[in-house]
Amino acid sequence: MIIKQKKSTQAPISDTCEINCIHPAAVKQARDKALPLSTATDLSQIFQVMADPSRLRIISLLAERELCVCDLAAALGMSRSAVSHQLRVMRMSRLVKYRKEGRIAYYSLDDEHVSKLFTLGLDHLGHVSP
Amino acid sequence: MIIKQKKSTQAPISDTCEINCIHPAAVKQARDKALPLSTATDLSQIFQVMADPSRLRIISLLAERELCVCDLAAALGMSRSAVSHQLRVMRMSRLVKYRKEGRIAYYSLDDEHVSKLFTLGLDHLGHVSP
DNA sequence: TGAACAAGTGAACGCTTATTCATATATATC
DNA sequence: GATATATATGAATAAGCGTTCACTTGTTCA
Repeated sequence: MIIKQKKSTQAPISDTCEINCIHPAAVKQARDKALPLSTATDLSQIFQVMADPSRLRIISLLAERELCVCDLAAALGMSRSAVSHQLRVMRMSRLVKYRKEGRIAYYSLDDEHVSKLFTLGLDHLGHVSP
Repeated sequence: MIIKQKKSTQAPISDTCEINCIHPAAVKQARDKALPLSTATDLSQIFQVMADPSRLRIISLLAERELCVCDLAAALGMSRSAVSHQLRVMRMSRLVKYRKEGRIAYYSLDDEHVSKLFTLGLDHLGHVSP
C-alpha cells in the first residue's frame, strides 16, 4: 500500500476527443464534472485500504472494541507480523488510531467514516448477493 | 479484477491462540464477532472495484448521467479499450448497468449504494486531508 | 542486568491487476 | 454485399501488493 501518485498514463487532452466522441455536448459537460485525477487517486487509496479481507476483518473487530495487535492476531488466526503490517497501512490512511500502554499497542477505528463505509459496503453486498 | 476466492493462507485455529494472546476473554468474544473470511473476501471485492482512479472517475461521471463508452473515453482522455475493460469489471460487480441502442452502449450506475459509497468516501477524504 | 516478549520493519517471493496492442463481433450506412 | 465504426475481448507486459521470514526496538519483570 504505497501512498504515492500513480504515474499518469492517460493521453493528453486533444482535439481528437471532439472528433471521436458521439455526443460532444455531453462530453464537454462531463469533462468539467469529472473527478480530477489527483482527487480520484487520493480517494482510490482509501478504498484500496478497505479492499483486503484481512483488513476488513480487522475493521470488523475494531468496530466492536479496541484490541491489541496480539489479540487481533489470535482472534483472526494471523501472524502478529502480518497484523502489524496491515495496521501500519491502515494507520497511514487514518483508518485506525492507537494508544500505547507499556509495550502493548491498543488499536481502534479512527473516525465514524470507516465504520460507515464498512456498513454501507455490507449493505450493498446484501443487495447484490442476498 | 478476477472474482474468485482468495487462497486461504491463514493459520489453522489452534490452541496457540489461547496461549499467545493477552486478553483471552476479548479474543474469544472477538473470534465470534469477526467477519467470516468468505464475507470479508466478497466485501473486499466491492472495495477493490472502487479502488482505482480510472473507475472512480467513471463513477463520478455516471453519477451525473448515463454515457456511452466513446464519450466516457473522450471525457476522461482514456482509450476506448481501457474504458471498456474497466466497465466490464464494474459490470461484473454490479456497480454499473447498461442498455444498448444499436451499436452504442449507454452505461449508468446500478444502484444507489455505489454513489453513496462514492460520496461517503469523498467525505472521509475531506476529513483526512481538508 | 538480562531474559522474555509485544510490536514494528525491511527484503523477498508469488500472485494480482491496469493498461496497451491486436483482433473479433455486431450494427449502421452506402 | 461491403465498408466504417462502437464495443468487447484475449494476450502480454509492467507495476503493485500481501504474506512470510528474519531481525530490531523498546518495555517489563525477575
